[in-house]
Amino acid sequence: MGAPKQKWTPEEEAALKAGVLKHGTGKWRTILSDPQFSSVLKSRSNVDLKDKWRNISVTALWGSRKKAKLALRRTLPAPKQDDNNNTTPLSIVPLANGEGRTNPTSPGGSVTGSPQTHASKISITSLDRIILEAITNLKEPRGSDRTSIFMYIEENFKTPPNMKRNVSVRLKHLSSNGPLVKIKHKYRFSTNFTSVG
Amino acid sequence: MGAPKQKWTPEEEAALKAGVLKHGTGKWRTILSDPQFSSVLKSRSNVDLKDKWRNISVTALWGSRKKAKLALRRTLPAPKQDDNNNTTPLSIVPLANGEGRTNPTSPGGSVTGSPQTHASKISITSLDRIILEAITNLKEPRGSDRTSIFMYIEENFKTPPNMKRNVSVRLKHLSSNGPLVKIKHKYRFSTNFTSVG
DNA sequence: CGGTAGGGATAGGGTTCT
DNA sequence: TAGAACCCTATCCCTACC
Repeated sequence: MGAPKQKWTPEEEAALKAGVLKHGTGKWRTILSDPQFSSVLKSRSNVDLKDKWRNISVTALWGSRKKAKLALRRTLPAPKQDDNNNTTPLSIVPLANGEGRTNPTSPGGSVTGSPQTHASKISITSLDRIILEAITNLKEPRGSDRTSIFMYIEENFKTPPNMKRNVSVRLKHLSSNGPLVKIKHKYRFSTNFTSVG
Repeated sequence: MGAPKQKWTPEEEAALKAGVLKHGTGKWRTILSDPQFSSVLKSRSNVDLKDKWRNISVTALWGSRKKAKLALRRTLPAPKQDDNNNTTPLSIVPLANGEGRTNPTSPGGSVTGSPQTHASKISITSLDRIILEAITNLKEPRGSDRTSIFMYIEENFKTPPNMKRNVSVRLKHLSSNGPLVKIKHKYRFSTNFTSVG
């Protein structure tokens, strides 16, 4: 009985895009109140705008590097305060992501403070952590297969050429006596890995 | 985006509760300044405390039985066709739920054709199915522990008094050579079970 | 300005419908 | 299963009022 699903018209979508251009993302109530858009979007709520913008952004990314990109975004926001208790000496560095996500109102500004750029070899325990991060951030409901994990790491870190082999070795180890479990699919041949932490 | 959302940790929440016990509500700056809590809450503002306390108070009202209830709702849409090849003589019957959620479309109605209400012994294979249903419907991303499984079954079925023991026995069996896997947590003592279908 | 209460907005996870 | 639309609510922000 609720509304039978109100599909977005091209006009509405255009208005939303224009509104974001004018006021920025996250300003949905503002966009809605702007007389320039309010007539077109009068049957939409600020939450609707937010949801639709999310859909647009997601589908726009689906060129090739979909999930890894999305996942990357979630790994950055962490350090609110200094959080300088980062005791892990990573020798892999996160890639800079291409999105200009600066928020003028928030004084904190850029998120990561220390991107060390010298991509050397991956230390074993660091690689394990990265694998776990990949699986966590990919958030695939049935776990992730090797290819997805490779892709994630390639997208988000500088890696030595033998990364894949190293990852495979660590995957075997982590799932034989570590925090990962292998998932065999009934209808597929690939084996997925999922974290049980 | 400066800080896309800083979820409250259990430690922080505990500190807040202790602080309110000690200083009273509305004394947020005081709580923050108390050296007993300031370290745990160092990344929170007085307004954050106020907001979180409001949120805690609200959800405290709605708390406990939620999951089982929500899960129940999902178990109904299942019976598609009649599935009358149900060769197992169930002796457990679904509880009538308080919500008027009878599903008229499913002809079989109640699952068992022979609802002997004298909660007698649970047939082994039926109990297994119920356990799997519980885990499936609870949809807990890291699997469900015994308590959650017990609760689900108690909420949704009439059970004999020895249900918990039976369920524990079956859980052990299903995870040793069946479709379940045990998940040991790093930071908790309970063992969860998850389906590997 | 510093602090709190309350209303309202946003972000992100989840769910439903197709 | 995926994709789009919609829902839920913890967290965050803004303003009025001391």
